[in-house]
Amino acid sequence: MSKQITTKTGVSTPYGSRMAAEDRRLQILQVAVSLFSQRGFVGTTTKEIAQAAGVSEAMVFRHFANKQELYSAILDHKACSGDSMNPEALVAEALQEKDDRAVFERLAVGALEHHECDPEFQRLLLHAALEGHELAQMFFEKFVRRVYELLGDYVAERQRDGAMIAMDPAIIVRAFIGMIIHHSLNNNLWDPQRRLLKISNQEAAKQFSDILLNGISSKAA
Amino acid sequence: MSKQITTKTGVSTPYGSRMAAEDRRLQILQVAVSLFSQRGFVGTTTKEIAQAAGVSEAMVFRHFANKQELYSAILDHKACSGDSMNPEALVAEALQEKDDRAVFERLAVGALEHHECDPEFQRLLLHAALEGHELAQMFFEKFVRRVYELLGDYVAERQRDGAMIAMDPAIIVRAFIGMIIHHSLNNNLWDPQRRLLKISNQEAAKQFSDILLNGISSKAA
DNA sequence: AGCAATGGTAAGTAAGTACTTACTTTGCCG
DNA sequence: CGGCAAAGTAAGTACTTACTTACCATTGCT
Repeated sequence: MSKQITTKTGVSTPYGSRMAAEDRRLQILQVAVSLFSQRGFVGTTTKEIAQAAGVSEAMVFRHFANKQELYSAILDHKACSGDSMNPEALVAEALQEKDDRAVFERLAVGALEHHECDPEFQRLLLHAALEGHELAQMFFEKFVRRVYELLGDYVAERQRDGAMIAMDPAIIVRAFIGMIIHHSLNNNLWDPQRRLLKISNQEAAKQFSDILLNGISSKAA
Repeated sequence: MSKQITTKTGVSTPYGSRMAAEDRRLQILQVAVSLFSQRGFVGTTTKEIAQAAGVSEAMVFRHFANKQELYSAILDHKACSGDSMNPEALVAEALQEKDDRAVFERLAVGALEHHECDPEFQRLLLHAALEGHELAQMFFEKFVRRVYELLGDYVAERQRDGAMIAMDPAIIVRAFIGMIIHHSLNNNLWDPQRRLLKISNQEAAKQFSDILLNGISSKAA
């Protein structure tokens, strides 16, 4: 007769009834992600987290030794879990076919889409960076750097091919990443109503790639 | 014999002695700017501000009704005072001479230089935006929008001249601003050691302008 | 049924927090 | 000099914060 839904690492909440420790932990984590991304680390209280999760504050501290550990758990859960995009896989094919347009456009669409589906992540990361949290540094080291190398190496190769003009690849990469990240940042931080620019991710990716590729192609044509 | 330095709205601190109300107010403001930009609004305590200013906490509340008002005072002091850059004046000449390169490059150098000299401002603004403070919105409305219009109008004009390819000017502007802002953000938030890219402001401005102008020029040549 | 293990809580605590009050010091001016 | 307004403070107040403790209640197992 028990209306338990038995969700060991499952999805739905048993609604009011008890949860397996694992599930509860995950739920608190998810709730905290949302709150931290909205208000930052110092701006979010453990009481708020507990309330949003529908448990007492003591539960938060049963699952996480302290607030800092909860924060860290969030950041590396976000950074390491599968929902983080994988740039290599995204453009692997285009890379070896030397399809410049595909390389840049796919990367752009991937990033824009990812930021749109998970705007919390960008906010979380910004908060972490501003607060000087080591995990921001880690993300930069493990992800951003990788993208710079991936794209930079490709650009260098295409320069040797004579397909792109001579220019420090890092500058080209920065220019491109800049367009994309800044566009995302506009979309979900400064201008969520899209008053300055309303455009689909596909379209944005295409146009930005147009500008960049046109800007760096050695116009042999 | 009094070692007073009499700085009514002057510069140097009387060092230990008393200050005119005006001076003290300004000093508290400046100290608070630095702290807020480092730790954000919630992350900074009024006690810290008072200590950093070398006065008791009560003095902070004599000059500012509450913490929120202090924050607002800072933001519009920063936004409205002369140290904020004036894009129109910067490029007025280049605009009417239709010197594309000068327009973009000067704007870029101006922004990069400004961010380098006053990195606090960018941090402050980011904090404000993340915390949803209305002053971030105000800055966006009063400054960012203006730049978009200024540059957008110019681009549209040059498109009519047949000098630039047909493309929504807003996208072009976003692409360019994106390169610059993102570069600044890298320089003083993500990668202050410049591990990914080490380049002077002049050089960066030149290269970014190169990419953009080359990317959008209707290559009649 | 009994019972330990586990999920959960109510009610703390000590150290902050923004903000106040009641008071002292300082410099200036007639 | 004397008086007095402005600059400054010490010591609060009422409340919030992260984190604990000591205690229930439900479950699954034998």
